[in-house]
Amino acid sequence: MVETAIEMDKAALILKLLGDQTRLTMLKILDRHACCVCEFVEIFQMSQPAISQHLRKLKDLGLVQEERKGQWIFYSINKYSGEYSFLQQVLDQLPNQDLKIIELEKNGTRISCC
Amino acid sequence: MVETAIEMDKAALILKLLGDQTRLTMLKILDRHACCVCEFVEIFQMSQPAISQHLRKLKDLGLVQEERKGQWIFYSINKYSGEYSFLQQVLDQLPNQDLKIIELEKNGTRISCC
DNA sequence: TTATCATATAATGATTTGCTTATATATTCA
DNA sequence: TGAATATATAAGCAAATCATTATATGATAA
Repeated sequence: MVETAIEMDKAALILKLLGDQTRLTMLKILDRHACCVCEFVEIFQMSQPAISQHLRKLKDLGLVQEERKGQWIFYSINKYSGEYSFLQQVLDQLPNQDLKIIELEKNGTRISCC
Repeated sequence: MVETAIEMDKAALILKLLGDQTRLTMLKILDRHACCVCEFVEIFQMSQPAISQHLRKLKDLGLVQEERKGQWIFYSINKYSGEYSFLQQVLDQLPNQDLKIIELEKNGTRISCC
């Protein structure tokens, strides 16, 4: 089956979410590493509700998914989203953000789940 | 020379502009056809100042350029923008909008400049 | 020159956005 | 069970956004 192009309205909704530096960086990080809320709080030095609200928007559009592991909820890219390849084409053009994860590991604030 | 990745903050600024259905459609149209303001007014059924303001934002980021031809000002994609390839990767994923130009031609509202 | 057409800019207002603080819910651990 | 930790949700507010109407600017044509 041929992959159908994304609709303009759906594309605009997604791009609007990507048009925020916090969410854009979140997605670039999630593209390679599942993360929980408290890690993003550390990375962005932003309040926990602010982080949760950003993730909620990404989840509402189906771009990310969540999985609870104990007391933490890990977010990751939803590879089964109908717009995954659209998203991926954008993220692929952005600079790698692994350094932010490496810094968490140095700080000892990286949550390594079982 | 290796093409450097776009910076996150610049990417976010561009994506924010793309995250509006009017501007996103404008850019997809401009990707194949230079257009003037009055054509967009017809296409989007929106006031002339609203169209001008959208184009201003696109021009401020260097995504489009303008060229006066007589009383009209034609806008087109700025292929010499440093972010042209970034923009192009997004636009390439969107459905073709040529129908909007074809409808202008049917209406007789397409401006064919000399 | 004056009227007309195309466009830009300014001022305004309703809506949306992105944070904050306060509070609720869910899990873990002593 | 009760305290601590992680997260979500609600309410509120300042700033940004996107349209509108009014007006200014610039080009063309009578």
